[in-house]
Amino acid sequence: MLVRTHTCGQLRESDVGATVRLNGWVNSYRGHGTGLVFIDLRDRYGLTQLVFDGEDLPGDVMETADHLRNEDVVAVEGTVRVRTGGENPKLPTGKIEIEVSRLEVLNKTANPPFLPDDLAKLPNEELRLTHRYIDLRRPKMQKIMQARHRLAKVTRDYFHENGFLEVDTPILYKSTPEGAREFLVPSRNVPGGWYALPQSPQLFKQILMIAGCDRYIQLCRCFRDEDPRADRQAEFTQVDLEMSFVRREQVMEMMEGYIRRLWREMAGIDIPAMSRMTYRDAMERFGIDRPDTRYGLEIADISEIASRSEVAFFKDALARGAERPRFNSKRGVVKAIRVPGGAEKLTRKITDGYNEFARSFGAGGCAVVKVNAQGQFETGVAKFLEGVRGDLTAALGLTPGDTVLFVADEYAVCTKALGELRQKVARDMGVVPPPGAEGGPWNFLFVVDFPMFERNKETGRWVAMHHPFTAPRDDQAQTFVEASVDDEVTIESIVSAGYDIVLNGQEIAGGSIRIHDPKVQSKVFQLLGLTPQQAREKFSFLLEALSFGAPPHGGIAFGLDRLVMNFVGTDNIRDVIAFPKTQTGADLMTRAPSAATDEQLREVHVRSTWTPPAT
RNA sequence: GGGGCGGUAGCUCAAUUGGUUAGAGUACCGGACUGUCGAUCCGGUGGUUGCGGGUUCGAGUCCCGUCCGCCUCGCCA
Repeated sequence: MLVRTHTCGQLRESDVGATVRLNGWVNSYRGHGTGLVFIDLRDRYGLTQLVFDGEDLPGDVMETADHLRNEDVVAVEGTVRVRTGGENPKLPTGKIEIEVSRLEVLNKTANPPFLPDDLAKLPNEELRLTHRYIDLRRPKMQKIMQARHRLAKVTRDYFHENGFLEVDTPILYKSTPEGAREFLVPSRNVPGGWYALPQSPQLFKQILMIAGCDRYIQLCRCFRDEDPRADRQAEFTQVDLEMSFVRREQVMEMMEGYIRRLWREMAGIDIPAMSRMTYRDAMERFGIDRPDTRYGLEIADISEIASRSEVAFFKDALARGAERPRFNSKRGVVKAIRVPGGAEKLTRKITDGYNEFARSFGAGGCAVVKVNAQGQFETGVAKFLEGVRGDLTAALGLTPGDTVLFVADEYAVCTKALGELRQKVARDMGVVPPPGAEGGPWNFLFVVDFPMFERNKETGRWVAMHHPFTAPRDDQAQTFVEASVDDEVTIESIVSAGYDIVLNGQEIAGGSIRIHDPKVQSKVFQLLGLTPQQAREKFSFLLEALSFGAPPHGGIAFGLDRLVMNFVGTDNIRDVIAFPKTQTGADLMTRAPSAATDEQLREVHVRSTWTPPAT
């Protein structure tokens, strides 16, 4: 084989006269029969034009060249020369071409199901995934893989420079079925025993701290057997890290440094100092724990004013859970969003849609009022608000042409519905800036002071909002330890030492200071409804480790895939994963998952209960 | 588990209210062509309309079921 001396993106005018060899894929054929043939040869690095000239080459070579087709793999030898037919300004190699003297066809392709062409309309994703090796040849996909590589490298560089140690943790791991559904792996050596794939290396990294590792980093694969979304895969990658002898300030500083470094090196952007917001503030103003602060449209609590209106369903909502404390999830509230200029842009059809949209989140609906040129309310519930029009106008800062959206319901439902609605309205109003990669703002935010616990909607039991190893905030620890497990109001008020990093309304990282006191850890388990026996059965290794000299520690994990998505400007997580899975967890290329043989199952002591459906 | 959208030539799409032999571009094959650069021109092959039922004189089109993909609610400590 004619082994390459250069890549297809390398040669320039300065190389003119050199004899070179190139290897690559035929990207396009432009032929004039056996007289003259042009080929653009492609590899990961670029395109170079090859010329086959019938006056210099033997007939059989010209014959072969004339039959080259897209995606054939070839090797050529030839001389670099200035293009005699004019340069191609679209290509970095556009001033030169290779006058081919020898041609070797390394692999003649079958007719490909599609071409790796970024200019053409993409075939449907099913086909791209089935023939992923062709899709990945596309320059765009090559760029994405390169970006992902660079991001991993910058990450390792930064944490290396800051004294972090990269340590691998097990993939075959103990099942601790509290959070996400786990993937299970049967043991052959221990009949009836099962491993689980880790949802995250959480406990291992804490134990590494107890082991004196001090600073740990890992780019690790995590597995959660839950239904995927556009930005979620069952198998994904985290930038996982942990630090000893820190309070949350130190972790947050280290993270801000990392983010700054990433954006500098990946996008050439210096990001401003990251702001902070409490969880309560985020929920009150934005209705979500990961607020998109690139636009306003903030949510206002108008419960007091609503109580003086004539709107029946406002009053009904407010009557619910009225005896409960403020911010309690079951207490009725009325909240509103002022949409400046909405009267014109948000048509009746659109606002009717909002009503449906609010319902889909469990709310009774969404009331809509428009402010006319005289400052009067129109449509829907307008006449029932007449008595409080002045107060509402003042409280919300209403001006003519505004639309106001109201939701009345229990706190949790109302907040959720308006939080989601706010984002939908922002898109409809066109106030969401373009993705940051194209010049829009990068709004980073630390969200802090999350509640430690919340009630599970179905079981009514306490569950950890972050995870059961999250410590209470320093000033809350004493209250927490002393609180009775039945003291609902106190338990609900305990704030954790957790922190999320939010970018343009997207959670890109989450972490916390961990519990390093076995007594506090036991208390959390107790509150979560684990008996001491159950806690020991599941987490004895952790409780034991915590009792043998555990340093205060904390950490965080970033979703690596989502970070990459931001830099390459895609909203499809499958684009940034070389071999992703479909919504049913299938790998369309390898056809996984597939059946196991009876022999395989016997060996791991498993019998399947599944039977094929009757046809 | 629920809701929505989609599946027609290798690919991207079209096909009127249910009505003739399901079309176009592209890819592929053959031919012409000595400076193209998304080459051009001429000709040709290519179809179980995802699959299975049903309604009808007649189904790509309507109905039922099912499979696959995407979006989404639930879920994701």
